[in-house]
Amino acid sequence: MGRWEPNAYERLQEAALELFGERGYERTTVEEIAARAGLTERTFFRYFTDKREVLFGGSKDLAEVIVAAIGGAPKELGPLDTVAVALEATSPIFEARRAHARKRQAVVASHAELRERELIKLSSLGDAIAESLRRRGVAKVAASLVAEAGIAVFKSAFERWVSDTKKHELAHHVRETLADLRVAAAEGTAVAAVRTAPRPSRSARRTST
Amino acid sequence: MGRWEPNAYERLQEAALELFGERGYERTTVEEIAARAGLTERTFFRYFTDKREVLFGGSKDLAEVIVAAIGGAPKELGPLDTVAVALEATSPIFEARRAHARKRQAVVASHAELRERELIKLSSLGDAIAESLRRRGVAKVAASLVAEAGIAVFKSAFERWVSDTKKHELAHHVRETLADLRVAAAEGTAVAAVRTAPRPSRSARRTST
DNA sequence: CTCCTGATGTCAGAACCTGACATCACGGGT
DNA sequence: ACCCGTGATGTCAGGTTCTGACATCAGGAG
Repeated sequence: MGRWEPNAYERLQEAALELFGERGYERTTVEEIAARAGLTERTFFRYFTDKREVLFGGSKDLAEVIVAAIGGAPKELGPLDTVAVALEATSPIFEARRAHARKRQAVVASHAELRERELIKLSSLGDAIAESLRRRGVAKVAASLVAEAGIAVFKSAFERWVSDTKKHELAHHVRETLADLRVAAAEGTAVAAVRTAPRPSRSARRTST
Repeated sequence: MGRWEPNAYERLQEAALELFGERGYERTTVEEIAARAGLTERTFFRYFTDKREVLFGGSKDLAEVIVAAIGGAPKELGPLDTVAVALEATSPIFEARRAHARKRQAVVASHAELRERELIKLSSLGDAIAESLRRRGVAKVAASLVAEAGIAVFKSAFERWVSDTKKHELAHHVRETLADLRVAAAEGTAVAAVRTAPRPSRSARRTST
């Protein structure tokens, strides 16, 4: 038996989520979170740079799983399908914690400060995806674009999953959302064929890879 | 002559930008900003909810201009072109303040806290765009998608404009970026034709408007 | 002339976050 | 068995952000 209770990090995360649920994000202090975890405010800030960050510990794992899945995806897939497959690969991470994810989502949605943090996490996830695609030979502009589209799909799919009473897996919603996106894109007017388009910029005319 | 110097709001914005440039965002306190503007810390917080917010006063105008432009765009345009035209309509706002915009951009880019704020502003701008598109009869899913694409275009175009030594207008870069996007999309693999796609979700199969 | 209004100031205090230093069980080396 | 280094935690002091409550006072309305 160690000198201290183990898993301080997880205890803090749990205590925080509980308290945010009970009293709301604003009305719970870091000191209270630490106390419920049997620790000190100072220790909280050793594990998390921020009060907000305690809700975003998982985003690193998420990015890793997605990047790995992109790297291991079959070469025949187009970029968007590659990203979709990678997003589906995160399904197991969430499937075990549906209730937890729902609570977390409610808290994040309820406070602008937390939505900001979520957005920047998704943004850097997008950067990571774009980078992975480029490593597979996708041109820079296309990689960024597809990555952004992938993020959009993920956001939407995740929302559907969280509020899905039928308990479909996240992967299911990713596929559905992607299909929706393709319908919207194929409706012709959305991402239209080159119509009155001016010449693309020089950077886009460079050969890819 | 009034009791106080006029334009407290603008004075605060200017003082903040100057100081952020001189010492960096973190190392300038709100008290210093207020002092340079000839005011008090307390007064600063009457004008801005946040230390960050002092750099984002313009985002409301921006959204208004874009929404208005979408409302007034020719009906023949497809949704993406509509958004592009609306983005171009913001050109005059920025053209007068190229130097100012560059300074601001550098400060925002230098600090994660500020990038977070920028992202949430762009996100709500995206919501406003999607809403405007829906009012023109664009289906919900398509509207969101096109809005996100529009935001992506705007971000990229703005970066190009800020670092453009040739002094092309923002509108020019919007057109170029959009063309790049279309090239990427048309490369076939990016937003591919309906291939192995599963059936779209019920919501997407609903009739639009 | 008086009174009200609204922009600003003053003050106190809570909460967030950081640096510096102290504590002390545990485990390894001798 | 003893000593010592290490690492997780605690304690303390202090700066900064942000808010509520109340005070001030020029200028305009009546």
